[in-house]
Amino acid sequence: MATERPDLAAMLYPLVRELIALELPILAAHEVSMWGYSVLSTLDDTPVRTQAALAQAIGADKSRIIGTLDELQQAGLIDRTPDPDDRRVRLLSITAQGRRVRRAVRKDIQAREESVLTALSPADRKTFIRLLVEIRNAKDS
Amino acid sequence: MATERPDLAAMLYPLVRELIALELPILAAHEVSMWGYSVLSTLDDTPVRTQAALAQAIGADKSRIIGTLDELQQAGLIDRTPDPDDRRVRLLSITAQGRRVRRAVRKDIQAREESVLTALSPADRKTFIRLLVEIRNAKDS
DNA sequence: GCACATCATATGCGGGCGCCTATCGTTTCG
DNA sequence: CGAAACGATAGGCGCCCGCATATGATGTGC
Repeated sequence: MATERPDLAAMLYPLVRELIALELPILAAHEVSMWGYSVLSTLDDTPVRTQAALAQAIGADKSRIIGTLDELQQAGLIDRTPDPDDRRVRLLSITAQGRRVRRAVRKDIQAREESVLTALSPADRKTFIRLLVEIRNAKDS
Repeated sequence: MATERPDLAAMLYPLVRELIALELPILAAHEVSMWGYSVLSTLDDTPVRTQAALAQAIGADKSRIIGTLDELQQAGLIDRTPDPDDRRVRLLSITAQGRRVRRAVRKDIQAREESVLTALSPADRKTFIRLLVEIRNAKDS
């Protein structure tokens, strides 16, 4: 029988809350919303063709993503150009400036986020992150 | 320099989403809300004196917790008795039936939740959970 | 060619949550 | 005693989200 332990969600949820609270001021300082940052990260890492695909990738509703894209485009962080092959589609791409912003935000976030893992030894911290990356990479397939 | 990796939140958040989606039908089957289950778990593990303290413990707003407590009390899962020493306070405690429900729900949840960790080997899965427990226990202090 | 699917976009609805305020009973402290 | 603090409760406000739906432009298959 498994030893008694809290549910995974009961342990992960407070962690996520803490991380979000940590990120909000950083995002605000860079004048990007959480969704905006999420979009920039996705576009920077993996090219996405349609907006619907992007919405699904970041777990957002396709009707709610439009405002975010408008803001990002207005700020010059992404481009939305009509696809010559399928003129219904707007091809999404991150601009050089968008990339810069994304990297700057990520740098700030990652500089602080390990503070939620202070309970772990440096070695355990590395292990924890490695396992998380493994889980995430497996989902992509 | 640290190797490039996604933010912790970007990896943890989808995991939490997946877990919540997994839990919802289970909670519904046992006729408990997510907040209700959270309350039962907290009361079962660590005695909490005031409702405000409980709200803080589960990260809920104190004005939103009352309805949840009403439901739990009505269902006979918790007791709310006035504290003889301080008649402003309602002492909260889980009932025997509440304990049964909590355990049943937890059993069902834990039976399914490791499915989100299928990317990990059994050994890595154990390690991951162990590290999570360590993080959580450190927060209690 | 025409019906149907697809994509981006816009809008409205309902629910839940955080936050803030008010009230009432009670306790504590000066 | 009187003022301030505290706990439980209640209600309202504004925000954001998921969901459903509409529409207009376009593409695809029969």
